[in-house]
Amino acid sequence: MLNKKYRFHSRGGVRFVFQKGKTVRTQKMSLTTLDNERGFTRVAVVVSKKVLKTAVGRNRIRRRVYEAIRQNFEDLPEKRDYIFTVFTKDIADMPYKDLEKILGDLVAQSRIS
RNA sequence: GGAGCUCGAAAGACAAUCGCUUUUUAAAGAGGAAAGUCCGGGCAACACAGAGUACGGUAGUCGCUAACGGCGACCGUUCGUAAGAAUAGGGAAAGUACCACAGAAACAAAACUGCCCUUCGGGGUGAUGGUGAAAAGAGUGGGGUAAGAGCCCACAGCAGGGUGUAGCGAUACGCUCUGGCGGCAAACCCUACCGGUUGCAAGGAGUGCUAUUAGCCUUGACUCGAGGACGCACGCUUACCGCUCGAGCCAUGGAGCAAUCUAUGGCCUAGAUAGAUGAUUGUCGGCCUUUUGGCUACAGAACCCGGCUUACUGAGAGCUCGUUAU
RNA sequence: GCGCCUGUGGUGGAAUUGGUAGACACGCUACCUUGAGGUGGUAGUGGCCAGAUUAACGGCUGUGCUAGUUCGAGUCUAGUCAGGCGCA
Repeated sequence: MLNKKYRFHSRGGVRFVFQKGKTVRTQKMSLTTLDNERGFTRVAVVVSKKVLKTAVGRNRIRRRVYEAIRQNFEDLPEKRDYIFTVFTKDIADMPYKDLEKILGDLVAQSRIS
């Protein structure tokens, strides 16, 4: 689990990023990014109730994604806000390497665009 | 060996690496349902809450409990061969409403039809009518009569009054009198009992203004009573307190059929705030499969408890009824 | 966390105090009309029994699901499932 300092979640903040930020997407997840003025990277993960009904399953997805981000935290460009939105419940059961690959691709795409 | 009923422990284990939250820096860190939010309380604010009406809820008895619509024991009823299971189970003799279609008639007593008598005017009868969920709403048999009928008799059903025995009681088993007898109260209603409102998004903490008049408020019905700076504006509103020691947990003993209560000793056992309690790998368990291998339930605390209900894996224990063999 | 509402054929949407469920509209199917299609007209249309069949008659079932009350439940009661809404 990522340190609390590097997560963000407030209603206004998430909305601000969604409105102003740039989005790249794949079939399973999307990534919205925006530069911030805080001097460090912040990350949020969004899992809708429509993806998976049980709180246990959503928690598992959220934790796996946060863990994958933590493992590769150094790869993220600095001073930006990131929101990862999950679309499918496959994330809960897919191999860890595949999850890392999806996230890597997303970050690479957002860097290009 | 088969079919079934009841109870029910536990909720995979260990290791390595990398992390998260609280923090006394050394520890601790999701559940039996944390869920649904269906009830009940604590706690908080307004009178630690008052009176009456309205409105709502509950409904066998006795107990348990902080309280309950919960639980336990017992009684009645229904289902089951049984073990057992279910049970909104007060009142229809206070009143009102309703009972479609069919049927002569549907709630109150007669008309129609039938039967009997007849002086042909009428009178007697209410057991004929086959419809319906329900029809003299007292059944069966006999007597009786012009024809018939609880009109009379015997046996029997329910209800009400009185009464005896057993039981704290619901009730059970009797005796006696009455001759009262459709259903429906999960229709209105009556009776008894219970219920103030809002909820941790409660509430507390800051600054300024108004001042015992008026006004407003005491919340979401109305009236009364009693009282209050309660009022208004700004600020706070991702921060702090509330926030976890509690009707707490464990062990042993005692009381009780039990729910439960109690004595002694020990223990401190999540407190996050978009939300920590995790991720990955390996080994061993359990189940399935010829093997490779696959599967390993339901499900995530958000102020805290007591229940109920629903979801779901299930070691094991006790019991019942058939079958076969001895 | 607290409070509230709604579930009826393929779709929208009716059903007065409990009494034959599916009015009405759309859609769909078949036939007629057309060279062909559209439009228009006529008839039918919840599901199952139902298979090789125009399928009648008939039976069973059916108002999200499971029970209960009642002679009788879409309607009343309880539980449950699903969907939706409000309060910052």
